[in-house]
Amino acid sequence: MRKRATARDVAALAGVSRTTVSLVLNNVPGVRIREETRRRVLQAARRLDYHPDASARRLVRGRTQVIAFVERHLPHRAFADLFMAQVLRGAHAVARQEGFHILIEPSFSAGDLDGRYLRLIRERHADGLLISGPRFDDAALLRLHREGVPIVLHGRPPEGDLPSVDVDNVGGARVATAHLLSLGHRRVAFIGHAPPEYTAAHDRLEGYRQALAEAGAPYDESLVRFAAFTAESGHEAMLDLLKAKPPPTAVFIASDEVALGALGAARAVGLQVPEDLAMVGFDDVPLAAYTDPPLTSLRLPAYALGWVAAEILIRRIQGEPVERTQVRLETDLVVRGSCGAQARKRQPADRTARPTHR
Amino acid sequence: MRKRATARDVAALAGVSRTTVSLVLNNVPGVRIREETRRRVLQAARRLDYHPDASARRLVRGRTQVIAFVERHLPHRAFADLFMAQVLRGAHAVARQEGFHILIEPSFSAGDLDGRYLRLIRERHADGLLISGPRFDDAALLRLHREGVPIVLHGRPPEGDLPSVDVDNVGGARVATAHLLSLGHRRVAFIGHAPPEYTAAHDRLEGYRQALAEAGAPYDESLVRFAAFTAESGHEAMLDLLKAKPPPTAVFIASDEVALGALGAARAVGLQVPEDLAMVGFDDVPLAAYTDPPLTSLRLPAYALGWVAAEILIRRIQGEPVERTQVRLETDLVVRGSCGAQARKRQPADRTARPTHR
DNA sequence: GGAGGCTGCTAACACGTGTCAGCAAGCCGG
DNA sequence: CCGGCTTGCTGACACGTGTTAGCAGCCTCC
Repeated sequence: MRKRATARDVAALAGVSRTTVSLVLNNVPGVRIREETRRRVLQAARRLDYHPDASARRLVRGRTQVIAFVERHLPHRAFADLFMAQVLRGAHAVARQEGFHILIEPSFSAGDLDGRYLRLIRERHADGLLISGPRFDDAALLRLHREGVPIVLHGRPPEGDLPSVDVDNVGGARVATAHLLSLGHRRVAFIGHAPPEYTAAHDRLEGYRQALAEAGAPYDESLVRFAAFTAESGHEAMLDLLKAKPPPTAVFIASDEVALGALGAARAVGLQVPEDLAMVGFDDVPLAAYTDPPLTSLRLPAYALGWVAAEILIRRIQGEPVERTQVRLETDLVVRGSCGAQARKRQPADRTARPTHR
Repeated sequence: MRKRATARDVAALAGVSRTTVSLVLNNVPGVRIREETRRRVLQAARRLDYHPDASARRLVRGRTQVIAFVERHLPHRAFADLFMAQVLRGAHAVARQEGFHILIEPSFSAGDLDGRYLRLIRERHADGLLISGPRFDDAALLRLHREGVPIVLHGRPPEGDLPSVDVDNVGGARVATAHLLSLGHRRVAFIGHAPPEYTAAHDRLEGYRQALAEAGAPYDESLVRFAAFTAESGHEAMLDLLKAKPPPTAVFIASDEVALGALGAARAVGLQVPEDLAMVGFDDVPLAAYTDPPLTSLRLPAYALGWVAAEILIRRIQGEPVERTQVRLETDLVVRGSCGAQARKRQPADRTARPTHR
């Protein structure tokens, strides 16, 4: 294992100073180097297989060219992983283009949260933080932000003036509900994916109410339930909901995972979907295309969420002005069988639900 | 935004030399420091909120304490993302414990592959590579390995003496097939998840054959098909397979995603699962618990794969001897409805399929 | 009382790069 | 012929840390 070549070695081989090597290889603007010299340096660098040491560069530049992706993991949500992978991929696409790398920092327990990602910044492992996840607290974040550390939140509403990128929960829920109303349903129910204390759940309820209001339909509390993330909780919420007199003919469920349980519950009591009960979900998890009937749902722009968040973050790191720091991205309604808008089809399942990578 | 405190500042405040600060904070063994001095240094460090600069440390230590996770992404496999997230999490758990960070490097096109991860090492962004993915080629990897760069492959067979961690495909397929045979089936078919050129597909076929042999059942080529990763290809393979005379009464399908398509095909021709056709899948994707009937499948030890791979890699980085560098981990058969081993149950779906995090 | 050893600390170098001020040589204009 | 400008390059410093050799001061032992 040969020793690594340094700029000094390249300089010696090319017969120039180390400074010149640096100037040539970095293409420093405003510096004139004779073509002949430039050629010699480049050739020497290639012959020695020279690659500048990232650590030394970081040290002198004061910039790591790294952004940390802090994933605050929520238990019981396997599908969230998939979503996260796409967000990460979107973020990476931008990062790569701008010459940044991504360091990941999963964090499970709330306890060590502060310690870990704080050290990432304090010890200068990264230039900025991309923080993803559903928790609300964390004064430490706000403090960091005030200190001038570039931070972008993802997937939840901002605290104070923290930059953030999220899905338009209100708009998405409104579109979903309006879709059901447009199909002629009058008694459209709502099942939240989480208790209303969660902002996302709250916002989706709000969108549901707006759609009702716009259609001139009354808001009926007896048609509203809240689940707790899981399919089981959706199952129970659905059974409970069906006790309403008269029962709803359609339901908007604020998460596909919860919708799965609800679908099972409907089937269990002998209801046909969408004939007896139309359903629209939220998230468009990959399995939504495979349920029976395939689930109409709202697709989240996961890739774009990562993309936009990384873009804002990198702008901040580079000290460029950022016009909008609080972004809300639109969702797409993916119409499949469960809402009754299309004639019910057989397998193979509609595969359009699969996100494409650019 | 106050300037960062350096070791020099701490030294000044504590009234000692910078060397002493380093000695105290790193707890350098074999060096005696008076208790009083030590206390002063620690106090000064805390007061100034001092955190050593990672870049400077890396530079002088020649070690980055970073491992790069190179994810070679295969298109059309959304579920692979989920798997990857768990592998990553397992790897991170070990890395964290050993004081390492993880840099991710997704790679889509084959073209830039070499360039990207090679630079990670050449420019010393990372100390070692954790490479995941299904491609076979890449002489560059082997060359790196020979140069002494710590590398661990994951999820595919090794080339040469490259360390690798993978699932025991042969053993898993044998268990799955044996399960079907033990239920009394004699005509058990096989659908590969990929063409047999892929080692994983080849190995799973081998396990299938071993199980047949052990049960004294004949190997019949007319009962063997190969799909191409997707549910669609599984759909077609299944339809084709059902033309066999007499048709199989059970089928082992080497991937859940392919099995989804196959399940749809069986349903499309009016077959009842598991009554008319028993099925066992492979991978245990989260949605396997939600199909109708829920899919019996082989659970992959994703978390452990990441864990073990990272452990070997870090050992290598630290120059410690590694006993076994070619590890094969066992799979778990998760019995649900599609194999017919249990009485068919209604919703809610069996949720035991969800992997737990430690 | 001096040699030698121990204790507790420090000066100095090294890691590999970016960059700024500046220097020699050549050219141009008056 | 000489001052000043341009061209093309270099010397030296800085970034913040780890580490080794070594230096005072004190104690111990003969």
